[in-house]
Amino acid sequence: MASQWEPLLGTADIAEPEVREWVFVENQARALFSRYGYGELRTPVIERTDVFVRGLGDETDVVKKEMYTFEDRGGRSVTLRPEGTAGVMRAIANQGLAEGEERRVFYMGPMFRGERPAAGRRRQFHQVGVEAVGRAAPLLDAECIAMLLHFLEEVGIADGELLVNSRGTADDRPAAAAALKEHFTPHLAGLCEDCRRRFETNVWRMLDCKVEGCQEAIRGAPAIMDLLGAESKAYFAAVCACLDGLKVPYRVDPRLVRGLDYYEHTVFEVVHSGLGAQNALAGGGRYALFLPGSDRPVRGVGFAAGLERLLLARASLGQAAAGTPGMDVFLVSLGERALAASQLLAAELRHAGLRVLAETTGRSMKAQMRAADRVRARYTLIRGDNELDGGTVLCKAMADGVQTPVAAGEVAAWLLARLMSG
RNA sequence: GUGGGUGUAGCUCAGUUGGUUAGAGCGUCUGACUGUGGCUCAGAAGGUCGCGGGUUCGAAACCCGUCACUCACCCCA
Repeated sequence: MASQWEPLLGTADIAEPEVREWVFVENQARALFSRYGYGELRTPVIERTDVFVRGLGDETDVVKKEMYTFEDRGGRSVTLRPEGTAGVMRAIANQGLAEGEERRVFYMGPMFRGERPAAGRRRQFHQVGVEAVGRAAPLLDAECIAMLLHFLEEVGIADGELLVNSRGTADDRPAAAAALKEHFTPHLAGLCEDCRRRFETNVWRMLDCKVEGCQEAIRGAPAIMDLLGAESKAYFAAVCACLDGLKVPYRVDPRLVRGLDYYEHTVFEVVHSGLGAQNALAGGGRYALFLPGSDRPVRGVGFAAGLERLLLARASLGQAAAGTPGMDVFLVSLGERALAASQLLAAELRHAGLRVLAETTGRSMKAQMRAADRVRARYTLIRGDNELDGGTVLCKAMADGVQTPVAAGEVAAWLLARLMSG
């Protein structure tokens, strides 16, 4: 339906009953991450632009062509966050982190990227992510990965495939990049336009190209692992050993290259078959991130999972959305007096903890009964002049149609006794 | 940014080679002896056929443009 009230391209309204799926996944995330010692951190969705430019790398696709960047009223360049890590690091740096101190945080919320939307990809999308900042150890990387899989399990996705690889350190990269360039140079003429561009801007990415004609050159390329220094190789081997120790199944994908510059050492991704073309469910890795005005990187390990994609995966597995729960009680009122009196009774019942809907417009009894049925009320309380004069309320159990007159003062207790017992 | 698909009622969609007052299902509302839901039956409301132009005696349908949505590429979550 194309109406002028459609939300902006790539954004969406999330309403009942779908929103229950969101809340479910968010709650699972909160509960699970806290079991691993992570606390929630909420950072602004908007930051100074250089937080991201410096953090993600100015040659990355995200920074070059996908950010929602504009000037605020003071002429400062600001950006809607395209990912969560940079802002989280900024916040942690702002709070101060002692040498050797470890900080574990998780976050969830909207991110913004100005791309063409497709299945599982929106301009405003949502991520839940974690960051363990301040220490570097293979065991920590492995635990982080294991937690991601644990989380996926908790939300009903047990069949994702884990891919891992290493990007080495900043020290390894110049030599490795040179080796890659050397390999690709003779093939350049036969490669796609994008690859020729990547040759200049980001050789690593060429390994990731899906164009048919480029595959042969890519297959012949040296594996990243072979280009890394001894220290990096050892680190990666240790991470793999830890994963083995944790009995986490994984596949080493020598071509896994993630899109942001801040990664070093371990990178990983979980892919899922139920997502269409955008098959990455979650991704992350170890990173060294630079903040504006600082030459010392903040190091950590973390991941982000796409909420929309988690929900797609759940849907593909037939994980049913929890239905909207019905009301406990619907108050049917016949006549002005009853209408007024029922508002008071409704308030009393709600204070008692019940889910209550009361007639407000005085329709026919049939219409009100239909309304009660539509909201799946378990009890309908009927009051007209007869009941008001007698000081009672007619309580009807909708399941079997049995009607019981109850003294007005005892209705709440009467209902509670029945509703609580199930 | 580049390609493909689709825009008809609140929702999901029909609409035959252009031909009278544009339909169905679901939903909503009303009614079927006085104050009783679901099932059934009867009825009602609800549509600038995305928008603009063109062809034609006549356009929801054909042509052009435009906008929107959607899928895919790129890249990523």
